[in-house]
Amino acid sequence: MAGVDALDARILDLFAAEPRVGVLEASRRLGVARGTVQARLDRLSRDGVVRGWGPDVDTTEIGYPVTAFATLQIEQGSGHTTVAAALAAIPEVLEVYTITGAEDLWCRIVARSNADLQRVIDQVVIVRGIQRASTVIALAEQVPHRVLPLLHAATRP
Amino acid sequence: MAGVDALDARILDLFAAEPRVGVLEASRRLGVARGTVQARLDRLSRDGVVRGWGPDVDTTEIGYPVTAFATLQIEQGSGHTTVAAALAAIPEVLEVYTITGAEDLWCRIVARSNADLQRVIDQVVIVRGIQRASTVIALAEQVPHRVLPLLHAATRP
DNA sequence: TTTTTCACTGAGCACTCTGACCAGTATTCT
DNA sequence: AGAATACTGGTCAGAGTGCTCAGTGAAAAA
Repeated sequence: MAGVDALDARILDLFAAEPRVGVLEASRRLGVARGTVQARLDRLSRDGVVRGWGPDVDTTEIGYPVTAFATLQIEQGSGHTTVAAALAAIPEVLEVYTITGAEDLWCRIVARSNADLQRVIDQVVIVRGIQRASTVIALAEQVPHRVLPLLHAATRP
Repeated sequence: MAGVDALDARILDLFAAEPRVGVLEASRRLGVARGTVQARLDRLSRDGVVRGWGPDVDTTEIGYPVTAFATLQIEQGSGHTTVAAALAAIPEVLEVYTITGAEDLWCRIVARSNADLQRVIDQVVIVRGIQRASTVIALAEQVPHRVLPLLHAATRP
């Protein structure tokens, strides 16, 4: 596990808020040398703390305003991995985890509409090895996905 | 709702894979003029298709290897928004949605360990208005969060 | 305590990219 | 047919990047 300090957190805050700033401008704003920011960013990427800088695409804006969470039970004997691989082939499936509890898999899916959600769920349940699916629809995003507050909490003094 | 075409998808693919490429290099790789890439990126940001270019921070690497999903029931009369605001104050709560079904809220939480998860859950259930919490632990990330396959599917010809 | 190691600073360098233009052309919409 | 839009390929000055270096301070190892 790699540690992060307050400066790392401030650097990531800044780049999250204004991705276009550039290393030089960032160093000015943070009051440190350019090489420091550069070295920190390199280290954060190398250590895997930062997985990437990909664009955050809003699924609503590309025509998929409906989000739903599905929990799946799979047949004993069917491997989790096999089922998950089949789910990965469905583009509307954005995320899959194996979980504890009565259900085996959890996944996040999106759809063009509630009616379209039925089509997506059909695609999911048709996967070999899936026994039962239970779906709830996300009505409103109360707290959008975020990591930065945690990052500050993780900062060790 | 904004439309995206195949070129938009290819641009975002490229920037997701290699965030450091820059507009000029991207235009070379994609075989289009620089101004085109620039204009597309501007439009995607302006239309809200791309919410940001923030760093994807790996929670495991900053000391929070345990992910869990909690569904909450809240008391009748307690507003969803009030409860969600209180949850937002807990840094380990990464995401909150209101949902259909027997439960009212869904949230993603992380913790330093299974023992630490108890601490986080305690922080959650102590929130005024929460009646009951049900938690499952994510064992393995079968399909990591992704949007790009969907983006290609959303491309209209 | 002394030595070593490491991160940060501030500076300099050649090189490249950016953002902003422009006119000309192709495509689509009205 | 005319208008609006998007793309091309070009220029320009200014700014940022990647890289290197020597010097400083602080913390860890000897």
